[in-house]
Order: sequence, then C-alpha cells, then structure tokens
Amino acid sequence: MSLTLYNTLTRSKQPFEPIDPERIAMYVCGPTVYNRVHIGNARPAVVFDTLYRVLNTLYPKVEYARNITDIDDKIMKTAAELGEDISALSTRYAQAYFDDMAALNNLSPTIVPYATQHIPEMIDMVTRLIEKGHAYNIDNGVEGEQGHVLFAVQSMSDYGALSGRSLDDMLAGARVEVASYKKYAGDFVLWKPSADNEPGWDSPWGRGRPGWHLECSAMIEKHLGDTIDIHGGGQDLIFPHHENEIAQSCCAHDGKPFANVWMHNGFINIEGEKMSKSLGNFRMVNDLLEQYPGEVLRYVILSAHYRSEQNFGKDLLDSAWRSLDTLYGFLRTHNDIEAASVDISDSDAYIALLDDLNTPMAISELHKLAREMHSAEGDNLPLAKGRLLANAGLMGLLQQDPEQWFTLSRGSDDISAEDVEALIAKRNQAKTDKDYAGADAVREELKSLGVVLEDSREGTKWRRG
RNA sequence: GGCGCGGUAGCAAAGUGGUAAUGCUGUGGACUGCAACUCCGCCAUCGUCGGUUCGAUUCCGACCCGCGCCUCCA
Repeated sequence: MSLTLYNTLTRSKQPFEPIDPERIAMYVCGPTVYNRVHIGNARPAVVFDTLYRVLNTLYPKVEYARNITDIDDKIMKTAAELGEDISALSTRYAQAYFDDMAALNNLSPTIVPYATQHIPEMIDMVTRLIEKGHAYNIDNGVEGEQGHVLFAVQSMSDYGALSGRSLDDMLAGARVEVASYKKYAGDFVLWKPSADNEPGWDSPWGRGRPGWHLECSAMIEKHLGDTIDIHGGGQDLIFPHHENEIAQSCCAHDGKPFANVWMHNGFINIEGEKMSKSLGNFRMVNDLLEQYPGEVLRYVILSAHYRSEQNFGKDLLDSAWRSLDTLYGFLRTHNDIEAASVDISDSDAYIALLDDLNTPMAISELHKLAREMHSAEGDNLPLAKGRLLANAGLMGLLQQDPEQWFTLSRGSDDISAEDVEALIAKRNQAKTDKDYAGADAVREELKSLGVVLEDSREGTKWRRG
C-alpha cells in the first residue's frame, strides 16, 4: 500500500512520492505565542501528528518541524498591555502550547524552531531576494516608510499559483488600504523598521524586525532544505501566508520548488458559528481540558476528515466521550490479556489512513476491531487486542490504561476512589445479607455522585461517567 | 466582484454507478436480585429539478440553501 495525499497545489489527491525515501521533510505552521491556544489551533497539530505517525510506519526517518512564532505585533501588543517582557511572555505561552499539545497525545515534532533564533538566516534571505531583483528596500528617509523591505510580487511569474488567484483578482477584493510606498499594491513586507521602544535587530536596512512570512521560509531552508516533501497548516494560511512563503523560497532558490505537497486542514466552528472575538466564542484547549480528557478532544478532531469544516459543540464532545468509554470498556474487560505484536500493514484502518488520512473511516474500523476482540477466544484474543491497540496507536488513541481511564477523576469535586471502594464494600455486604434495598441505596448514592457500578462474576467494577 | 467548499438518518460522519460504513441517542428483546456493561434486532432512499445510463445518492447541467478566503486569523 502506498500513501495518497490531497495536494492543495493541484487540487487533487495524488500518490505521495518522497524526494528522498530515506528522509522525509515535513513542516507545519505552529502558533504565534501570545495567548493560550484555542481548539482550532489544535486541529492542525492533531492532524499532522497523525500524518507524522503514519509516515513513520513507511519511512525510516521523518523530520517534522513545527515552528514557534515568538516575534510578532500581536505579541508586542499583548506584552505591552500586560507590562511583561516580550520574551518572558512568548516563553510562557510556548510552554503552555507544548503542554496543551501533549495533553492531546501529540508527539513532539523532531524540530521546533523559534523565529527569534533565526534572524540572521532571515536577513540573509532578504539580502539574496534583493540581489536577485525580487525585493526592494524603501530608502527615502520618510518617517514610517524608511527601512521597509518589500517583496515585489510582479517579479515572480506564477505568484498566486497555490491559492489560484491572479494578481488582478487579489487586488479587486482587497479590503486593506495600500501603503503608498509600495511599488505594487500586492507587494508584501519582508522586513519592517522598529521604533526605539519596539523589539528589533540590526540589519542592512536599519534596526527592524521580520515580516510574518519570512520566518517559515528561512527556517525551512535551514533545517529541512530548499525543497521539502510536505507543508501543512490551516486553510486560512493558503493566502497570503503560504503563497508568500512560496514566493520567498522559490525566488531565493532560483525557481526551485518549495514544497511538493501542500496540505490544509479545515476550520473548527463552535455551535455553527465561526470562532471570533466579536462572538466571544473561543474555546481554549486548556479550558476544555478541565472538562474533558485530552483524548476526547483528539477523538473529536479525528472523527471528521481533516479537510472538512467541523462543528465543535457539547453534544459532539459528550458523544465522543461515550464512544471512548465503549472502546475502553472492551479493553478493560480484557485488561489481563497481553496484546500480541501484530503486522497492521493490511488492516483496513491503516489503509484508510493511507488514503489521505481518512480518520473517520479508521475510527469506524477501530470499533469493528474492538468488537472482534470482544468476541475472540483463546489465541486469537491477544492478536485481536494487538490489532486494536496498534491501529488505534496510529491515531494516538486508546493508549492509556483502561482502569485508569474509568477511575481517574473527571471533575474537581469528585468522590475519591477510596470512598467509592468503601461504599462498594458496604454494598457487597448488603448483597450478601440479601438486603437488596440497602444495596440499591448505595448504588443510587454513587450514581448521584457520578459513579456507575458494574457487577460481574469477577466482582464489582466502577467507573465515573 | 474573484477564488473555493459543502448540503447523507435525531446528532456526528464515511462511502459507492447496482438501493448507504461507523459512533452517540432512541427503541424492542436477552442477560441481571435490580441495574450497568455486553449481546441480538429496529430506526435514512443520500438539498431540489432535469440529463446521461439497463441502473445514480454516487457522472453532467440548472436551481435553492449554508459557508470560507481575497495581506498577517489554525
């Protein structure tokens, strides 16, 4: 089997052909660290983490880079508002991002480059772009204009290829006022001057800071090479961010392709509406994590195809939680069975993932595998369990201890495990005494505390639900 | 105005030219002291209208509806 991916560049699914099968290079746009991240930021992380896991089954070495944008006007603004040092702020939120992503069972990327640690590389790239006639420096001494370096989009013949726009199209609907010093309205900033009270770095064009798009091009060049296999990010980044990355990198490399496959995940909406400041409906990952296990968030994200728009809501989260309860319930029943190591290369779940990351299909196969495990007997049981766990592992699911899944506290004021055990003992005594009314009273009491009891031949199990 | 996406059961969501996976919910039954878990079963003709075809939800066209992007929002 081979991997097929949808390429935004060609707007079609195509077989993935690595540049070098010994080393796959993938880059995904990471967060700008000026706040906690919302669930929409988590989608690309989960999606491309899953792709990373799949790639690792196919190739010996996968270099997966996800950047941290730690210099940006939004960061500067927030730091000023909080009266906090910019690097302290960005360090704090970068760590918060890592924590949130880890809670969603994302593996760490192999490379996590920071923008501020690549300023020389960025300046070098701008210098080359100017030399090659793709960029120009504003050197007119005019306050507010002096010190800008702009990319000249007209110097690139196929600018707009990724987003499918012509220069005229882009300008026709432009909503933003055009700076007068631009030679052409579509030109974008590579380098901009910093005021004395703003962070800045010395450059051939004066003290300043990089434009947003520059860091990705420079860091990819440094860590992954001129041409990479896969570049990913949110759908909204197609234009202008990725378009401009392509412009910078291709022009700096005399037209060499930048990324062979461009992948973009769809947006997450909240109860049918786009997350936005005006609606005040952002769902921050850390807030959600107070109410739901990270695996529930991950399951929800993977329950829809990554290119589709997805509606986040309470019903969806609760439904996902119950689905995971069912799966972990099967695993709990067979907790004493040791999973056999199995070859999953011909499993339907794996095949689904190879088809442009069809995670909804793969998850449905997980449910089938769980039922197969449940009905398996003898030597087939360890094999069936192995198949379930291995396939789930490709998506970062079902890897925790099922006992823990059901008994871990699900809220701040939960009854303790010890107290639950004590009440179960009390109930068992009542049952032994044939005092069923008393036993039921205990059951009801625990139920009101969010604990469900399950009797079986082996004794009474409990879970929070 | 330009570019693009989507409309499948109560909800979510795959998929296929030959009458539609999977999960949650609901519901009938088995199991159970009662439950829960689990097991067996039931619950859709795929936005509308045309066309192509032996046959379309799946291809083509029109229409209706919803949505995204168009310079820094994943």
